[in-house]
Amino acid sequence: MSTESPAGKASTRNKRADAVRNQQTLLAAAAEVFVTSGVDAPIRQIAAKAGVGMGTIYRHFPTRADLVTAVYRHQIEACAEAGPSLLASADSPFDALRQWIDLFVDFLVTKHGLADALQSDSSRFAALHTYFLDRLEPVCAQLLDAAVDAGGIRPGTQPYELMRGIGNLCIGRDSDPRYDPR
Amino acid sequence: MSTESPAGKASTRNKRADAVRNQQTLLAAAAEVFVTSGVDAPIRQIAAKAGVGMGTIYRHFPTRADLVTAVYRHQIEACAEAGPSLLASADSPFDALRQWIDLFVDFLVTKHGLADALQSDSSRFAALHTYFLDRLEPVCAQLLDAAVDAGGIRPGTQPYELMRGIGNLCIGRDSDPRYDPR
DNA sequence: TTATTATTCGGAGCAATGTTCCGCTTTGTC
DNA sequence: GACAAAGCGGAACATTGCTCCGAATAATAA
Repeated sequence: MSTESPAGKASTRNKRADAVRNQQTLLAAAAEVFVTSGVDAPIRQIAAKAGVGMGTIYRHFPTRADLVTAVYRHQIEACAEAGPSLLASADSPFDALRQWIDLFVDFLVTKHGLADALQSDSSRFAALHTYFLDRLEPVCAQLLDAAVDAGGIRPGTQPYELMRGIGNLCIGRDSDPRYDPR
Repeated sequence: MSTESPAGKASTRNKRADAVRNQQTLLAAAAEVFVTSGVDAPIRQIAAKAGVGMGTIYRHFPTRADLVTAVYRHQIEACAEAGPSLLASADSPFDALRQWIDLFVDFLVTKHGLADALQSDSSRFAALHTYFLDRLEPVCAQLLDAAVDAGGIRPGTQPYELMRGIGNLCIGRDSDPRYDPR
């Protein structure tokens, strides 16, 4: 409500430039380490990967749950933003949908260990899951509609159904499902 | 099959006297620490409580799961052996049953944290649960029959049903249920 | 009983990890 | 450029799991 800059993302308000940069670096590094060493990976390892000190991690993410949560949201966000982007860059809407599903699958694979990490905070996990659905469902719908309009896929498929189906396919299988929709 | 002493519990075969003594001491100490500090309590703490060195713990129980499992079995055993004992010492079979249920409830309360500790070894947990039922059901039945014969309780109550009922009552309630069967 | 041998005990020591703290650096502002 | 505030780095400390081996103790033989 003041005269200060009203813009900026909600999660990065009035931070110093290096702080914002480090936060992004940390999210990327943590995501990488999580997939290789699990969500219980030592803080030092994440700090080393990101090339920052440990104090920096603790300043940005006081608890491990904070970090895990942030990484998760970050992944969701990246996946969501990739939707329109792919639609603009891909050869066809159908191709965009396929590429997006690839991203989505990658994301789901890393999602598994997450439940364990948040077992002591089921409310937060639930909140995260609803965010996951709310954020990604419209994106999926947009891609789906475009693919239907372009005639690359038969109409009638519901976005939630599709996401749910892909999710189920990823249970037990972590090979590369070159998903062929129908 | 040899000429050596054929007796002795299956779990304590040909051990040195001090080893057996320490094992018992450890089970008691661990049980106590588990209820106050949870099953993730530091090994040092248990060792200190038992008045032994850490090497002693690791020799008897190489992994934490081994210790937790042993404590659990020990509790079951104590509860099972208390059945006939109470039947002989209590004023009436009904009283014996009531006292036994008190013990049983105490045991159930501590049982909760156990599932967490064995989450990485569900097969062992399952085995333990069947042992739990197999060992305690006959004891409960004996007490129940005696109480029925003495007229303190109406017949028809099944031991498994009773145990199950008590178990359910203990979910969410840890006050003292002075259980009044019907 | 005493000597001998096999077990068991104790806990120092090492490695891994979580967490804090404070001097130094970078950034934003005037 | 000078200054203050914000942020950074990582040394340092605390906790814990686990190993290892000389000392102590129990079982056995003489």
